Amino acid sequence: MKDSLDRSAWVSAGLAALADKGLDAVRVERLAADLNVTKGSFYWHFRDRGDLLAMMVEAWRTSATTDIITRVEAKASDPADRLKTLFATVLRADGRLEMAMRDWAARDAGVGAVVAETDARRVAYVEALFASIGVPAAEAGARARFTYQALIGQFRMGVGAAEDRAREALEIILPLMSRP
Amino acid sequence: MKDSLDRSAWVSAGLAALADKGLDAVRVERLAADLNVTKGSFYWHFRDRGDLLAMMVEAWRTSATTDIITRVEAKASDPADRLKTLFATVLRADGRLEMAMRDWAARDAGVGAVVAETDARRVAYVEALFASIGVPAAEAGARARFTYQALIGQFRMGVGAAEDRAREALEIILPLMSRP
DNA sequence: CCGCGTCAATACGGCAGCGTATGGAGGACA
DNA sequence: TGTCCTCCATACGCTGCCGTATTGACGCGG
Repeated sequence: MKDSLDRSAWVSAGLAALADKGLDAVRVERLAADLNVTKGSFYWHFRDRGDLLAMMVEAWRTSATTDIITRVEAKASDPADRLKTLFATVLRADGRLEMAMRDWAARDAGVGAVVAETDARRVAYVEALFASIGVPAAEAGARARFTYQALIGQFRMGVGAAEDRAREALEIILPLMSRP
Repeated sequence: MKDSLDRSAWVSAGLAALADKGLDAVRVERLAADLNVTKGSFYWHFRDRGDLLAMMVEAWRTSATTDIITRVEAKASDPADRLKTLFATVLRADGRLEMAMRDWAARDAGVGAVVAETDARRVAYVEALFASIGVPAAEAGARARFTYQALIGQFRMGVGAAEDRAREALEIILPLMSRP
């Protein structure tokens, strides 16, 4: 008997499949094969596929709300450095899970609400950073939202090498968005 | 006997299902039901589902490459007005098909190549507009790409009412991105 | 040793969806 | 009328996937 799995192993496997191939690839029997067990194990841990999906959303919510902000805060202390770190981190991240969640959110109102809440927190954080570096109050929100949209949008872009996009965003766009 | 369908009716139905519910919803029997026929008709017109999918990509490529540019060009004549029209048009568009194509592109290299080509043309158009209004050559490309990313990204955003986002982008962001 | 709880394997039946084969309907033309 | 072509309906068999039921394996404690 191998080491036994717990629920979190299944949730991780589900999120990996989601990120890699989309929601349609999150299949009970496929995940079981990925984990080298059979679906008996799955049904011991979960009522049905919907149960797993709900737990996946919750797991994503927990990590997504605080992950990027915590990392940026840990790495830099003044707002300008934090903005730079935020850009650098997002622009070099693998956005597949992020975008798979958004694809899912577009089709499921419950998931949509979770993503909206996450977006609101992140945008508020960016806005506060912009305000801290002297961007006028009348513009900080708009710039934060536009910036956030661009950072999300670049995960689904078919032009430009990722490294080039990161460099130009740091050298050209961030200074532009930061103007007082 | 009802009026007979041709291939394009099937392709349109496929694109509608894709936009509305994602690639997984593009199903032969479901499309047949949507069109009030049975799958016998489908298999007269197409070899298999893959045949339909390929034609859908081609149809999207044809329309996506020229659609937005043609509309903007028809509606406005000077570059500043064209930029404004571009923003206004995209920000008020239903981006579901656009994003469904991107979701698909993320998982299929062939589709990814089509989307990349489309993106390149659109970004080049935006860049040319920026250059025409006096944005420095060293910055026009970066600004065009970032702007394009943000316009794409806003289709998958969970914050802000669409109309508010459009207004603030037109009044605050476009002027900022247009600075010489 | 036995009982219990945790965890997992397997068999089963049902459904969605696919592609193939076959026959039907309608229209145009000789 | 018969033939041909275009288009479509239906039946069929197969596969993937789901959830349920049943049994087995293992570890722990009394």
